[in-house]
Amino acid sequence: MPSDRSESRTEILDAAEARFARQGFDGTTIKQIAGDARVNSALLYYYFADKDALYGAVVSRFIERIAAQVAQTFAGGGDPATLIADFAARQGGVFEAEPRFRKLLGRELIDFDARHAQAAIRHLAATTFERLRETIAEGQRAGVFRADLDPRFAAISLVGQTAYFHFARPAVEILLADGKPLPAGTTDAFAAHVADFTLAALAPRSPSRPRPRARATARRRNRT
Amino acid sequence: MPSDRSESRTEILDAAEARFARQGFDGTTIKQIAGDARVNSALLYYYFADKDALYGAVVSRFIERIAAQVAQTFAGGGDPATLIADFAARQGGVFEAEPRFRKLLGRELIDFDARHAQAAIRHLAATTFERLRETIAEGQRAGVFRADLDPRFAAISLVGQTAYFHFARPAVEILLADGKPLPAGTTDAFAAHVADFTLAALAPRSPSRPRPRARATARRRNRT
DNA sequence: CGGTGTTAACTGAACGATTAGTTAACAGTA
DNA sequence: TACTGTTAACTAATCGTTCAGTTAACACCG
Repeated sequence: MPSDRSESRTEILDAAEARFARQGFDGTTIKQIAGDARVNSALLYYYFADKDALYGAVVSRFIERIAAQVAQTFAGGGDPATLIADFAARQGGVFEAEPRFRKLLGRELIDFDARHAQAAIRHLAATTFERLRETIAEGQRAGVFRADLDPRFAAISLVGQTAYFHFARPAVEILLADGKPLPAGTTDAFAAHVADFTLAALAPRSPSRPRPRARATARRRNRT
Repeated sequence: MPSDRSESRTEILDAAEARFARQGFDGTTIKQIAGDARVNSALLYYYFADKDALYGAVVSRFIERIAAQVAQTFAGGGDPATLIADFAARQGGVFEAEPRFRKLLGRELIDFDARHAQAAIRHLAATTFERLRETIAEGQRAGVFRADLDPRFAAISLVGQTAYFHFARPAVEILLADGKPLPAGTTDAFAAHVADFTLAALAPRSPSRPRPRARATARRRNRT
C-alpha cells in the first residue's frame, strides 16, 4: 500500500543515519535499517542502487547540514579576530549539538578516505575554508596578524584543535579526567581556549611594530 | 608439525595488524589472517580467545610501539621551547613512518571508544602527555611561556594540530591540493608550522599589546 | 460518469555466497 | 603417557541482493 510520495525515502535515510552512526557500515545490516524505518528491506533497493549508495546519501546529506551551521560564522561580517573567535565557538558547538557528527565523519575519513563525502568537502573547501583562510589573510594585510604564517596552515591549526578534541574524545577523557566523562563545561572551556590560543599564535611578533593604520586593503568579500 | 615456540603467534599478530589496518575489524575475516600467516584458522583460537581479543592484542602492541618513539623527545632534556619544537617534529615523523597508525588508532577511537587501547593510552597519559604538560608548565614558571593558559589544554592544542592533519588526510588533500596527493615536503612543512604556531601561542604577551583597533567589539575576558 | 491502462510504491520469499566459531583427530616432544 | 601445537572438515547462521508479483493513485477516453 503506497503511502505518501517518497515519505518512505526520508524515513529510510533517517534510520540509516542513526544506524550507520552507531554501528558503522559493515556493522549495519539492510534489514536493521528497514526494520527501524518500518519498511520492507527490498524497498531500500528501490530507492538506492545498493548499500554503498545509501551510505553515500546519508553522509553527504549530513555533512551539508553541518557545513551550513558553521558557515553562519561569516554571514554577518566583523573584524578578523572576532570572526576567528566566533568560528572556534561555533565549531565546538556543532560537535556538541550533533553527536553523530564525530563518528559519521570520522569513519568517512578513516574507512573510506572521504570517498562519499568528496563533493560535500569540496564545497566546504570552496566556501567556509576559503572564508577562513581569507579572514586570516585579511588580518595579516591589516597588520593585526603576523604575516609570516601560511594562512591555509593556520586555518588547519585552528580547525584541527577542536576537531581532535572531539574525534579523540575517549583519549581526551583519559588525559583530562582519568577516563571518566568530562566535567560539565569542559568543551566550552576548551572552545574558548582554542580562540585564545589561536589569536595569540596569530598576534604580530614584535610589539615595536604597531600598525594601527586604518584598513585600506581589499575588502571585496562581505555581501549581504 | 609444531614449529618454533610461539613463532606462529607473532606471525598471526603481524598478519592481523596488516589486515585490520587495511580493512578494519568487521571487514577482516579470521581466515584471511590465517591465510596470510600461513596457518590454519583454528590456530588463532588457540592463541586468542576470539576475534576481539586478537584485535585488542594488535592495537595495544601497536600503540605501545608508537608511544615509545614519541617518548624519545624527553630522553635528552633541553629547554621548554626546544622540547616543544622537537615533539612536534617527532609526532609528525611518526605519522609518516607508520602509515598504519592513522587508520589503526583512528578506528580504535571512533569505533571502539578506545576500549582495546585503554591501558596503552593510560600509560601514555601518565608518561608522555604528563611530560608535555610539565614542560609547558615549566616554561610558564620560567617566564618564557605565558602563564594564563591551562597547560593540559595547550598540550592538546599542540598534539591536535598534527593529529588532525594526518587523521583527516583525505580532507586536507582536498583543502590544500584539490584532492590530489600533497606535494612532497608538505607534511614536514606543516610540522614546522605547528612548532612555530604553538610557540607563538605560548609566547608571553608583549607589554603593550597591539590592540585590534579602537572598535569596541565583543570584549571577552581577555587581559586577565 | 465509469472503465481502462500506466506507473510509482511496495512486498514476500528466496538465492548464493560467506562468515565466525567448533570439533575431533593427530603429530611431535618430553 | 601426557601435553603442546596444529589441522581439515564441518555447521549454523547471516549477509546483500534479486525478482516476480501486488497495491494504490492517477490520467485518459468514451
